[in-house]
Amino acid sequence: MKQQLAQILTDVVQQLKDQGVIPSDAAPRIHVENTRDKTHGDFATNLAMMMTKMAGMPPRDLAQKIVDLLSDHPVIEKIEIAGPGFINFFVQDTAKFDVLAQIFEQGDAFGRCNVGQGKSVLVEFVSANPTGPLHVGHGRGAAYGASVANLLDAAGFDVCREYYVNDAGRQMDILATSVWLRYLQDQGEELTFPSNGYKGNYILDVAAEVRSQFANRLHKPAFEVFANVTPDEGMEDGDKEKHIDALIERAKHLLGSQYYDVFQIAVDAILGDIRDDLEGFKVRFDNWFSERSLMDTGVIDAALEKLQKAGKIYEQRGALWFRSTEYGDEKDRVVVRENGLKTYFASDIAYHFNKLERGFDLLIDIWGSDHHGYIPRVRAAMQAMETNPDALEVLLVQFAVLYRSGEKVAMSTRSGQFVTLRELREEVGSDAARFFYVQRKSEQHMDFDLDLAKSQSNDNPVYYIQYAHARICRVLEQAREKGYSFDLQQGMQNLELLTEEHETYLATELAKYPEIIARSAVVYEPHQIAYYLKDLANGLHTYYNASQFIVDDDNLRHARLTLISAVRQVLRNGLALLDVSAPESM
RNA sequence: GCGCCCAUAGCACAACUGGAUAGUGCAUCGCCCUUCUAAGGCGAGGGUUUCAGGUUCGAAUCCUGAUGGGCGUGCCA
Repeated sequence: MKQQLAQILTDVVQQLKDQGVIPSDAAPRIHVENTRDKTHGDFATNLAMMMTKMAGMPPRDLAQKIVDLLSDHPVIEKIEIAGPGFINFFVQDTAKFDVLAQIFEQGDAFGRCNVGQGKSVLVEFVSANPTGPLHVGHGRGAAYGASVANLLDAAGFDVCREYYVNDAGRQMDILATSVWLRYLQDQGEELTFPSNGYKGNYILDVAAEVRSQFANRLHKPAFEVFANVTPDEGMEDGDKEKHIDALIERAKHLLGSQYYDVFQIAVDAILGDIRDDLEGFKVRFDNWFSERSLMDTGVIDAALEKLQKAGKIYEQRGALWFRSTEYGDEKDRVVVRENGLKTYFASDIAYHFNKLERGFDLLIDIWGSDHHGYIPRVRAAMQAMETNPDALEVLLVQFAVLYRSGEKVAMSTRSGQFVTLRELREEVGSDAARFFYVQRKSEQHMDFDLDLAKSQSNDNPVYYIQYAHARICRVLEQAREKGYSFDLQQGMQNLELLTEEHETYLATELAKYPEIIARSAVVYEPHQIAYYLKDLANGLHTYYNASQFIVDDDNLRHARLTLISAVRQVLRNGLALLDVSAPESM
């Protein structure tokens, strides 16, 4: 309907050009909007106001000219000019129910569209270091990324969901060493755990796994481990960074190749836990991309070589630098350190290089907003590799600030003090958590009140929507139990009996669903789905309270049950985009 | 210091991306269960959209500045 109006208006603009009312090279944007206020009709356009300058004519006069050019349309009841120059369209009530046929025909596919035109897009999200369990901060990125991916899929993009596994680098060495030290403590060694090591209880579990595989074969005396090690923070001449690095060196030296066994056990255990966790959160990935595989297959060297050939790499103070300032970054960035080790950034250049090689049309990176300073250098690398920098879209997610009993909860991965995603899921449920996260615009700061989320559900709007779905299921079930017939075909033939305000409201609302998907997909805003579903559920609840659905009048009953069946389908489709379940009873 | 993001009712958030009288949920107050689930509905109060300018037919939305908050500013990841 909306598109039809847009088409009609496009024709009118052409006629205005022909008549010389507006210049022939004018290209006004045709915009048809859903009205907020029913007295303004069903659709409105601001076309006259947009063109007032190019036509040199007051908007209302121009609006009149446009209306005069509009030919009769079968489903348009009337057209009005209102306010400063809006043109309001009133659609015949019966036409508003046309969407129902489409809903039943398309079923679960209703709402899908093709604005993506099959373009391939890689959505990379979560990508948390496998150094510990996911916490509630990661949860927001996971919920947002998964919903964005679902949305893009529904909008006709060919989506690949990917998790970048940082299974290389110093943090992982710190992890492996932390595990080994805990193992040694378990073996009865007295030692002071490094202040910079990972202290969470999950490390003890991994250490236990090491023991079950190696018994006491990795046992070394503590005095040997700590021999000649730079003192830890708090001691004389102490330095926590040097201390942990020295311990890593000792671990590698004393364990030899078995160090990598410990390392692997740690990565497998923690990554396995993360996978389980995400699975329980209904967040699924098509690909888990290993950072180490970039090294093993020489992609990093290839990418650096490419930059080198382009003259974008230079040497200074023993390190290799990338000229990111040539592309607007604040300063040039080191890719190979003085000690010969490649930086994380080098891996990331290679990773994005690899993503491009795989032939995606669009790359979406979803990062925590604390990484925003990183965007210019990655974008710079993309440009230096002579690719279209617009192929990269970085979406930032603000961290959720946790509150418990009105107090801000301090969190730090290293200290092991954090609320895990798993804990959150177990306490509030996956459905509520997913919905709660995605309700807010991603770049908005978000206060996550744990007491509220954990408290029994009244404030969790997800129940409100699920309840609407369950209610419909229950009504249909009741009709059966009470021996009332319900036939969709007959319902479709009697839709003209649906004349109540609540009924036309619901039909109008249902018709909006496809465009909500299209719009929210292109701007990566799944919260629009959440708000839409709340509105739709509200419409249903209101209707439920106002009207009896299971009535003796056969035709009316068929029609009403048909309408709520359509509502049920759309609720189900929308909830599926958010990976929230649509229960049949509650 | 410099850079990026943010600021909307007491609280948490929307506002179709520049449109008409800025909405929704909590919370507060008043109604509605002998009825298909009250995990629901209806109604009321609550606003100088942080402040000051600017752009235009029209601004919560765009521009400039101020204020307040978050983050970043490593040869860490």
